[in-house]
Amino acid sequence: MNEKYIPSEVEAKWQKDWAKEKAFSTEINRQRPEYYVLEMFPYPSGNLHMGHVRNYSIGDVVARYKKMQGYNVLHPMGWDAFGMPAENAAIKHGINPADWTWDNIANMRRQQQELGLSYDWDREVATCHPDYYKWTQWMFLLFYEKGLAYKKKAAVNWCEDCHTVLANEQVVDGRCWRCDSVVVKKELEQWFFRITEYADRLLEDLKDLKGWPERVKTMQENWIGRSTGAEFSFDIPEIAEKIFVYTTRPDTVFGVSYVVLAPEHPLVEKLVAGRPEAKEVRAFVDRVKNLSEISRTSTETEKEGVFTGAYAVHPFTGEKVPIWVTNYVLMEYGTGAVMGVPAHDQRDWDFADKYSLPKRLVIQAPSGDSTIETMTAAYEGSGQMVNSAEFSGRDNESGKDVICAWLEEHGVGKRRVNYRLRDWLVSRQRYWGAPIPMIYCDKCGVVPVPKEALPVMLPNNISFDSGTVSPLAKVEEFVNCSCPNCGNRARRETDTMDTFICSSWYYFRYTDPHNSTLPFDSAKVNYWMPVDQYIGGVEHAILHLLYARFFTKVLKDAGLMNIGEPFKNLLTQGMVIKDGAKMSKSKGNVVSPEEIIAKYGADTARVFILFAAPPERDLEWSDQGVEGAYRFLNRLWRIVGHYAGENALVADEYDPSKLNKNERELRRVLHVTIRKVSEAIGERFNFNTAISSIMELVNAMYAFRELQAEASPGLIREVVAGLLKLLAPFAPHITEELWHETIAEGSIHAQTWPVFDAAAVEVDEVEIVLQINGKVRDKIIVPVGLGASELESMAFEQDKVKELVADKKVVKVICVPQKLVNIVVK
RNA sequence: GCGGGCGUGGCGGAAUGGCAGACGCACCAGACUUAGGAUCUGGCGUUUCACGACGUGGAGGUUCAAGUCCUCUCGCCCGCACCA
Repeated sequence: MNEKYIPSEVEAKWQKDWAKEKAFSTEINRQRPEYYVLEMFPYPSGNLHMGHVRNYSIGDVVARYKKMQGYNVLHPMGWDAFGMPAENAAIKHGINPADWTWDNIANMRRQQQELGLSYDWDREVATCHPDYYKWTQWMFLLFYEKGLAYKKKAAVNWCEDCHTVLANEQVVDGRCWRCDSVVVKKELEQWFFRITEYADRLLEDLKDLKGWPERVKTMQENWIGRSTGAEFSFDIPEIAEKIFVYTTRPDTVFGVSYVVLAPEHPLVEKLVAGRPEAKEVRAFVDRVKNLSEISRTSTETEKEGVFTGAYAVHPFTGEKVPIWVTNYVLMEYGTGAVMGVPAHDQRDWDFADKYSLPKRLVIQAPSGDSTIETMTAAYEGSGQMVNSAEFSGRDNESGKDVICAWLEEHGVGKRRVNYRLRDWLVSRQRYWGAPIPMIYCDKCGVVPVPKEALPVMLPNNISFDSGTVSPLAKVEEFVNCSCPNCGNRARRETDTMDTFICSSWYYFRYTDPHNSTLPFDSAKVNYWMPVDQYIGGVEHAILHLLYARFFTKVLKDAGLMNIGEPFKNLLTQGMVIKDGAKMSKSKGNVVSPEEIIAKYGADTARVFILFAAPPERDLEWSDQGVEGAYRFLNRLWRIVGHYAGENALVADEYDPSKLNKNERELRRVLHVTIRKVSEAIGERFNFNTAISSIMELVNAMYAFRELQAEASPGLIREVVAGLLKLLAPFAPHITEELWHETIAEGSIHAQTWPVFDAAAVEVDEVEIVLQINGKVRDKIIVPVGLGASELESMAFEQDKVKELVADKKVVKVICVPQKLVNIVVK
């Protein structure tokens, strides 16, 4: 074999071979347990970055390891290929978005192949391909049939830069998640998916996701934001209307001193019409409405309001309470109106202070001596109800229930569950997406495109300008169509779908990527799904991961398969950092994977990235660390090369019990390593410690070679074969090459994982730590398996121990066999 | 404010309650060499000539024994945040 390790030669050779042999193609096989490992598919921006390399390296180790363990492994890759950047490239450089996207895919696929990733390329999907988006459209129609897709006019998030609306999940701190520009509210008619209908199940089933990180589940829980309480009404006799309020604290209802409405509340105008307060209220409402989402919802913004001049009737007491309009009530949550209870809600307390509204104590804290006069803040805890008519004296927790019962009995209100989660706004005023398959007919209204007419193809002859309407609206051949119902002239919907829809079901398509009659065959999905291990960045904790869960539940309810949750185990990998910051063009700290591969090879890149940190943690890029990984592979190459072509590697049977001491030690290290690596990969995904123990094995081989030039026949073969197999998932090319050079003809990646031999790791002597008062004072080597009493007496025979114990009184002796003796003296 | 995570050598990071710092990087020394930024061998927490003492953000506690368990506290990171 070649004396020098030349990664480029080795890697190209085996990549070609794997592709030719279709080494990683997968079919259903009921003889073996199935395992589905999936990395979040990328947006084809054109080039892989280190975050991708990390993501795919992690997945590839899992895939290759599981395969060697005997699993039937599905490990696919594809492209989240619709989206804005393609369109921006078109606008900026006049390139066709489809061409731009397909070129990028070709380049990134090449880069992935150069990383030696074990994908089943026959299953590749691209969401922008008509064979794929046909089924995305089919999904839309399914949602429509089930009443889960609907159109409504609402105040929606509008991104001025992207010229499109956004779902709530895509607005981060009042800014667009993609371009970071400030989002404004616009009244528009848009398509929504009724995700709120699934809110409870999305929340409930989180409990079963034992393999998900706690923080992702918490984030979803917060996002769904379930709260329980009551909704009830205050009469406004003057205008014969009711104000409905929502509260989680019905037990504080006797503390109400005012009612507040959101500025957008439909009753505001009705209430103030013709009153002297009208002018001031209208001015206030206008001012608040014009504020940006950020300043509007910031907790720092001072609570402000105006009195409408109108009063409502308290349903319990019959008292008149003033109606105010304020900036701290949101129209989108609950009913857009709130009862003000200053004594027991800090926001109301602040508001009451500012406008000198009365405060009434209705929950007495356990200390029992609070009065409004002595309180300096609202009391939001629990306690005893006071000043609450017949409810006084009750503890407030049971009071909630009793108040609700009263409301229901008197027909004033009812118990209600509320969610922070809103319906998913799915239409986008953009070109490069899956067209929404709907038609507008003057006679028939909104008509879905018949499924047999799918896909609704994206036209290619598109012109871009920075207008405000959807680009598709300007393509007459696209817009004009005939109504599927009556045949008259009709217009197509010109919005496209949020790309998160495309990515909400791709993992199903992988199980049956070429199906031309259905999005997937349910038997195939049921065989492969759920994904056993999903790997990706935590930035999708709510977005993609929530939508995907929603989709899965809808498809299950539609009877398309029987999977309730898509991703059994989720690994959220950390970011790749350099000089303390995330790699980014603007920071100028980007290291290109292609350069690293060209210089050191893919195996080095993979080993470095997996060795430098555990997968969940952020990874600090280090050029010297890469050198270290490269050095390790060279060291491996040399030590294996040293034995290649020698008798050491002949496939002789041998008797491990005949080995000498050095040889037994080498064999012991091998088996300890097998155990450690198996545990580190299989149980904890601690790839960094797995690699470190493989390094120790290589070090042990060097140490052995120093001790003796020749080895018993068969031993080196066992060690080399084991070593290569253990490293194969991490560094697939170099191990494949060395395997062929030294062990056998077939691919190492089709081998079975090495088996740990318990007998091999047995030792006959063990070091015992001798402690006095918990401090290490001596160490002794003793035969393995000594009992506590023997150990204890041996400990006391040591000179050092005698000396230190001599004039003291032994209080206690703790013996941990195989480990230590601790003598407690006074 | 609420929720989650993290604090260990010069650095990345290891440690089922049982010898803190595995492995790697950097650094130092030796060997080999015309040469070495290659390779091999060894050293490498702080302090002390040494015995030893000290050491896992800080302060307490439990324990024969604590990086690990408990209480409090400081710092950093992430998520959510006027959600009634």
